[in-house]
Amino acid sequence: MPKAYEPGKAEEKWYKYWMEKGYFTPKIDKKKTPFVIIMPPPNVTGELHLGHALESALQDAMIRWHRMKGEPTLWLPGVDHAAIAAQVVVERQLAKEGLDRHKLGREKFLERMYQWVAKSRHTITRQHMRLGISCDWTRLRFTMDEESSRAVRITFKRLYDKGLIYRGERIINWCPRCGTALSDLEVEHQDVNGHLWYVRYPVAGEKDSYITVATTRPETILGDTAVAVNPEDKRFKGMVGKKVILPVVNREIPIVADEAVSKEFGTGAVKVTPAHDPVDFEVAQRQKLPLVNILNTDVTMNENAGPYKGMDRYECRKAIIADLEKTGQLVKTEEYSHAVGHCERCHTIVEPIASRQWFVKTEPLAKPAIEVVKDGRITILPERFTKVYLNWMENIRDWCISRQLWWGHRIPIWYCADCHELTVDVETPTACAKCGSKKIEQDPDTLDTWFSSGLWPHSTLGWPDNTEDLRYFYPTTVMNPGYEILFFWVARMIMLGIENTGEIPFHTVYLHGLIRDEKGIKMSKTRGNVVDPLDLMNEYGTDALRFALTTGTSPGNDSRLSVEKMEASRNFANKLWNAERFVIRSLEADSNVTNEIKQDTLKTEDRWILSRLNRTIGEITRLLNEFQFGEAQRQIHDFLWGEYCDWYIELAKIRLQANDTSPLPVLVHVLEKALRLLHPFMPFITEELWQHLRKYTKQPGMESIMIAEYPEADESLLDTGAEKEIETIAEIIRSIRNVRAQYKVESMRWVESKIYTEQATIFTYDEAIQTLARTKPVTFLKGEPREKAGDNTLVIPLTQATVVIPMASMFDMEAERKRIEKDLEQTQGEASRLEARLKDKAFLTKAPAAVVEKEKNKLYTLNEKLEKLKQQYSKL
RNA sequence: GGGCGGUUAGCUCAGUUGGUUAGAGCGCCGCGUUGACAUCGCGGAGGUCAGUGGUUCAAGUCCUCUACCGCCCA
Repeated sequence: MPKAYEPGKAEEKWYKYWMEKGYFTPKIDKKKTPFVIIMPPPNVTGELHLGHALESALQDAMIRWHRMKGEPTLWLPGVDHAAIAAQVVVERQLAKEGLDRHKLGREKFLERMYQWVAKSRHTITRQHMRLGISCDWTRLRFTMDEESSRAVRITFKRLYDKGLIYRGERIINWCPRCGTALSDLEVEHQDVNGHLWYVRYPVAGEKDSYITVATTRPETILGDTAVAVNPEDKRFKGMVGKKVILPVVNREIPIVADEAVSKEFGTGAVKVTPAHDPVDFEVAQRQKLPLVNILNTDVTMNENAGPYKGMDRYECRKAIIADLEKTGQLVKTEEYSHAVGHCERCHTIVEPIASRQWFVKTEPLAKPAIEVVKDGRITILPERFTKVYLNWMENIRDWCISRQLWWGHRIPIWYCADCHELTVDVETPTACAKCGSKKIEQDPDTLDTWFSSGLWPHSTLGWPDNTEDLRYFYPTTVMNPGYEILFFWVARMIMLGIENTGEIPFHTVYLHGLIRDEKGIKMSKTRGNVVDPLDLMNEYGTDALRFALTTGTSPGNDSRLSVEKMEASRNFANKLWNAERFVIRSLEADSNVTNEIKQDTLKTEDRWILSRLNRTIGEITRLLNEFQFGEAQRQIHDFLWGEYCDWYIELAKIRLQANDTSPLPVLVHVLEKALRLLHPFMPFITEELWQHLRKYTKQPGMESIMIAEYPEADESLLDTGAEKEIETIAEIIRSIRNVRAQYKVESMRWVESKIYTEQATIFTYDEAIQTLARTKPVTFLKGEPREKAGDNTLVIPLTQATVVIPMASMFDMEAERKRIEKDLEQTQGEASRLEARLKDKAFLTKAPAAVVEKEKNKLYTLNEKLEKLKQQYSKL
């Protein structure tokens, strides 16, 4: 074996081997309950990022663990068509060619999309494979493949027929850059420093009578259809019912009273722009006010904007302010910070616009989705997210599902040019369902991507067909997305899963956090702080990356990734490698070793490590069952490094050097089991080491660690007595090492020690204590020490023993005394010279301040050293 | 405005039914290279667990209030 672990080769070799063996594809066994995870499908546009790596590491750990437990285990991978993101990519390509989608036409454009997708959808799959993940690639699905599309259309029709999908004029969020409507969830609110403009509207027919309103978007004055005040507001008593004249366009609009108006905001009177504000829209509904839309879809002003027609929204804002100033209607301007909606994808400021769109009526779907979480049929982990989920669900708003995009599932609705009725169908109709006219045309819009992802757990398993997969693997076991898509995705999967199948889509939602950079900042391309997982895998190894991402973190919390963490994980892999190198080298002394252990020949340290191993296995099992993977890995790490390597191997060496091969079966047994314990988290190195080990031991059985049995704790091997004994020995050794370091004993020097203890079994460890603490001669005595501290003797009380060390054995007392005397003399001399200089007025006045300061510090250090030397001297 | 989370060693974080002396990695200091590993070993320093009040035999852990930081929703 080479001196250090080389990840690259092992990774390629074993992944190929696993794939060839078909381990990733489960065998359906009706007698067993399967373990199923549907992978959150990465975007087809995507390159693998650390979020995928984290998610994959967690899911693969769960999957490998359950597979090793002998359960039929399905992990189904997929790719999402990512409507806006993907369309943007291809549109950019077109732009380079001087084209756009409209010039190309829908059909040709979609051809280009599919061409691009055919290439790019494999990128992320290949990258995913580098992570060593054991998902069933034979079941790989795409949200735009035929089966998924059929599921989408059937779902749409069913919801439509039930009256849960409707078309309506509502305020939607319009992204002018993407040219589409967005759902509320796709809008990010950010605080923006803007202004609050106070504008005076003259009351119609009354001279010198005004009402002043405050607005952050003065251009929307053009779309005002009323001024509203709170009905309780005494300041405006008598105003309600009157009319005001809208500035600039000189339209008469009423003053109305509505409870939605806050008395505190601005002047207490607000302008009502129902076509461009969600709250105003509702006011208008209640007050029966008309809607005036002032914007084109490219957010330039339309014909309703009168003289401003054709201007961009912000140009218009400037122009209006200037005009209001001229007419004296701008009363004042205040600095004002307020939340403004931005497109989640492109960060352009979205514009609320009243528009006709398709919506899903969510309340009836939310009801059962609330129930299943409340009654515990679905568990959300970490638990705190349950409240977040319920809070959102209980206040859910209708879901705008139509998008003015071409890439996506086209809405399966056809409009008849003759009877103006519409036809909704799963299969593409050739004639109007109502009048039979052939003059029908499909709705140009597509569906929100999340509409198809919402069906993912059942559509991937074959729904709407009653397939064997659907019967056996549904409901699935665990869903493991990031918490940021709890509403976007998880909530919708629960609603649509129950709606379509009558069953929950999964039993447990296990949410993970975000991977941030080493400063704790969210990674993003624009910030340029993105770390490419492929680079990390190349540099440190895949196992190291997986281990670094998931160890010592707690569920649902964000974590940071740093070079230091990567190094620590790589070092752990290398440590294991070398531990096995030692074990295998030792095996060469005895060619007949198995990992079978014979209880009756075991020494205490053997029983100790076996006890610790089984205690660890028990702990790990508990932690895995509670989804505490971070803590589980930490414990395996600590066991292997801190107990197996640091103590058991060191103790075993003593026997091996005396040609006693009895520790070999234990060395092998513990290592082999620990490798299996670790395998779900570091699949490659554990396979590599496990296969190596197999060659040297005579054990029959499995051909790969990934299908070997996951260790179960053997309580009969727990041995409190052995644990206590080895703990005492370790304590003795540590105390002597401690003293040696404290007194700077030369490393090769043997010190003498006496060990007082009531535990007679400790006496048999003279060899170990001698070697590991470098102490000789060592005498074991019963009872309490006769020596007292001082007397040139150190007395170290421990919990189960007392260690006594004569100072004289630690160094040559006479030589040490002389050495210190000489040092004292030199140091004293130097200090005196310095003191003299620092009293010299010439020096103090003429030398640069920095030099004086330096000399002062030097003297301080010297005095400290003197103090220490004197103390040491007095002890001798 | 409503809700959630965080505040533990110099740094990054664990600490899940409250239970000895609060842990890890990294960093720092000292020593160490003759057969597992310098991607290492041995030892060490470093903490009023944000503050406040309470419950308890016992609080980093449970409850109250406060401060600061972050996130989500409106």
